[in-house]
Amino acid sequence: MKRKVTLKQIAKELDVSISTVSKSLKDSAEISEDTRQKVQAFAKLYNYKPNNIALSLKNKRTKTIGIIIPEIVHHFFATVISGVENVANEHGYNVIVCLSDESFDKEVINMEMLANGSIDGFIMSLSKETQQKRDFHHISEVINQGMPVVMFDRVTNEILCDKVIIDDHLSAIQAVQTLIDKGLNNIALITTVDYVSVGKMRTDGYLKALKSNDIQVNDDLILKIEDIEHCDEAIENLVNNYKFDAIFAVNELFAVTAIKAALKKGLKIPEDIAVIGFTDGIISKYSTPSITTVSQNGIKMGGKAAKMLIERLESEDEDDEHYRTEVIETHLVERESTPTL
Amino acid sequence: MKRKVTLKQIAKELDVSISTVSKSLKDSAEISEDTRQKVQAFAKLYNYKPNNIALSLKNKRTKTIGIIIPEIVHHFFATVISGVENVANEHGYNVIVCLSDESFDKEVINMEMLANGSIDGFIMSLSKETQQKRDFHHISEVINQGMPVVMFDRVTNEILCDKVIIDDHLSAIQAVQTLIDKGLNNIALITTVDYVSVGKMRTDGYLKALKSNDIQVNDDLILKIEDIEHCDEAIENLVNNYKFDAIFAVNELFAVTAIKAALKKGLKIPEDIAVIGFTDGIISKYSTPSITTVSQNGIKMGGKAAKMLIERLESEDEDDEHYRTEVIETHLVERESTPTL
DNA sequence: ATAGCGTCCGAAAACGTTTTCGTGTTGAAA
DNA sequence: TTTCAACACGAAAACGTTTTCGGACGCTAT
Repeated sequence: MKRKVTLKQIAKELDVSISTVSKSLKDSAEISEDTRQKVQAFAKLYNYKPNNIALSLKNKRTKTIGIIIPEIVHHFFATVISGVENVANEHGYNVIVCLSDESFDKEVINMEMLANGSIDGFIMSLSKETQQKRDFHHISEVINQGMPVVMFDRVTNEILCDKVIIDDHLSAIQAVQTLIDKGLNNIALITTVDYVSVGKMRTDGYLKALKSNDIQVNDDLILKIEDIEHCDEAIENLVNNYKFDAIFAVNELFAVTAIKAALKKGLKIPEDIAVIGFTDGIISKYSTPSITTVSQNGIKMGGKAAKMLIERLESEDEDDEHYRTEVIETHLVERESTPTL
Repeated sequence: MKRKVTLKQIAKELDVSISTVSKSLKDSAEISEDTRQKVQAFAKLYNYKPNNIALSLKNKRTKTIGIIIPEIVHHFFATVISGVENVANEHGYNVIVCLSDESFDKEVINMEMLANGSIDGFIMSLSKETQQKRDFHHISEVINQGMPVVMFDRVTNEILCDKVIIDDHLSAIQAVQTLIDKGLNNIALITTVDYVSVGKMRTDGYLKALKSNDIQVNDDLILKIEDIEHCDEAIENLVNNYKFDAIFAVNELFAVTAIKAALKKGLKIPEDIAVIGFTDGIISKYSTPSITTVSQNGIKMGGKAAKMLIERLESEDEDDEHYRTEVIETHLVERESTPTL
C-alpha cells in the first residue's frame, strides 16, 4: 500500500523546498529547466495529485455543487440530477446530493451541513413540508452568507434568487385545451393539495381553460389527493361514481392510477375516457395504454440550473442582485391515452 | 450580507487567543467558566459553525462517501442511492454522486477526481464498458492508496473488496422454475450481452433451470440484446416469429417491451404468454398488466453497502484484508403477467 | 571594483481548525 | 519570604496547498 504522496514528501526526497516543487509542477519560469524536469519526473513516478481539500481551503472554493431535493426515487428528480451532473462535470464541478424526504427538518439540517464550507452553491427544490410551513429562513440565511442558490420546480416567491421552472399554469391550460379541442367537455381533474406550488398552478390552469371555453366547473370532478401513498381508493371512487369523458392529472402516478381504475371498471381508454398526465416519465411511456402527457424536461432543467449557478459562482462581481427566472418550455407528448382527431 | 465567522475573528473581537476560543466552544475544563460563557454567547450570536473543509484537512477525513454508478435515471440505481443516503446520513456522512454514463473513461476520471482527498471511500457499480474491457486498474489503484471500496450489483472477481450483490443466478432459477411449475415449458429468454455480469448470471440461471427440468434449450428463443435503446425491433421480431408460452426477461424494460409487442399482436397476457421480469421498479408496478418480477431491493442494497463502508472507515485496524460479500435476498412479486395456478 | 540585473530558489504567510505544550499569575503551604 | 501547585490562557505546530517576497549568486557594464 503506497499512500498518497504530498509536496512535502517530494521536497524532502529531492532535497529542495516545497515552494520549488509546487512551482516546478506548475511549470513556473522561476525554476530552472533542470529542476523542473527532475521534479516532474519524480511526481509522475509517484503519481502525485494535489489534495483537493487543501486546495479548497486555500482557494475558498470547493468546486462542488450541493443538490437538495425531496426524493431521488422519482423519475423527474433523477433526470434533474442527471442534467446538473452533466454540466457540472463539464465545468469541473462535483455534485453532492442530499435528500429532504419531503421533511422540513431534514432540509434544514442538510443545508446547514453543506453550508459550512462543503460546497460553493445550492441547487434545490422545496420539500412539501417546507412549502406548507412557508418557512424559508434556512434558505435566506445561506443566501445572506453569500452562497448562491438556484431553485427549481418547487420554488417560492418569498426568496429572491435564480430560479428554473416550467410554466405550469400555461402547460395545464394547453393540456386541457387539447382535450376540449378533441370535443371532450366533461373533464375531471386529479390534483394535489394546494400548498404544493406546482399542483396549485396546474389546478389554476385547468380552471382557467374551462372558464375560457365557457365550461361550467363541476367541483365533484375535482379530486385533491392528500395522501399520495393511498391515492388508489380516492381515484377509484371518483372513476366509479362520477361520469366524465376525460381526465387531466397533475402527475404520472395519478394518471396511471386513474387509467387502471377505469380499465378495471371495463371502460375503454381513450374511447370512453381520455387521459392526459403531467411529467413525461417512465410510467407514461411504458404503461398500456401509453399516456399522453405534458413533458417536463428534467435534464434541461437541471442543466439550466447548473449553468446559472456556475455562472454566478464564476462571475466577477460577487453580489449581483439581478436574479433571473428561467422558464423551460414544455410540450405535449401525444400517446395512446388520448384519441386522435 | 454577513459572511461566515471564523475562530480568528471571534478571538480578535473578544481579545483572546484562537486556542481559547476553540477550547471554550468545546467546553474544555482548561478555560474558566467566565470566558467560556462569553465565547459561547458570542459564537451563538454570530452563528459560528466550524468550517468543514478545515476540519477535513486537519482530521484527514471528509465524512463524505463517493458513489459512482452508470446512470441515475434508472429506478434501481436511484433506490440504491436512496439507501446509501439514508444510512450515510444517520452516521453523519454526506454523499457525492458521480455518473459514469456507462463509459470507462468517465468512470476513471470520476474516481481520480474524488480519490484526491474529496471522500473517505467509494460505493460503486461498474459501467458496461468497464465490464467489457475488464480493466480495473483505477479501482485497484484507489484501494492500494488505502481508500476502501464497496462494489454492488455489477461487481468483478478481479478486485478484492467488500461487495453487495443479489444471487442473480439463484433468483433466475427460481423465476424460471415458477414458470415451469405453472405448466409452462416453452420459455423464451430476453437478456443482455454476456459481458454484463448480472445479465450473464441470470442467463445461466435460466439455462440451469431448464436443464434441471429436462427441458431442451431452444436457441431461437434466446434473445441477447446489444443495443438497449432499440430493443423494440428485436423483441417484436422474437414475439412475431416464434412460438412460446412464457418469457423470462432480465430487466423491466425488456419485459414491458415484450408485453407491448405481444398485446400488439393480439396475444393475451398471461393466458397466451406469461411474463416474468427482473428488478421491481416503477414499470412493473404500474404497467397494464402489472408485471410479475424478481424484486431486487435497491434501498436495502445501498443501505448495506453504506453500512459496510462506514464500518470499515471507522474500524480500528486500518487494513483488515478480510473482505465480505453480502448477498441480498430477492423474492418473486407475483402480479398480473403470470397466471395463478 | 562596484553597481545593477537576471536567474534560481527558499522562507513564510495564508486558508480554519485542533491540540500539545509552555508560561505567567495567584494563592496557599512551609 | 520562599516554594509549589493549580489555574487560565497563549504560542505554535500540524494538515497540504499556493504565492509573495526576499535573498544569494553570478554575470555584465561601467
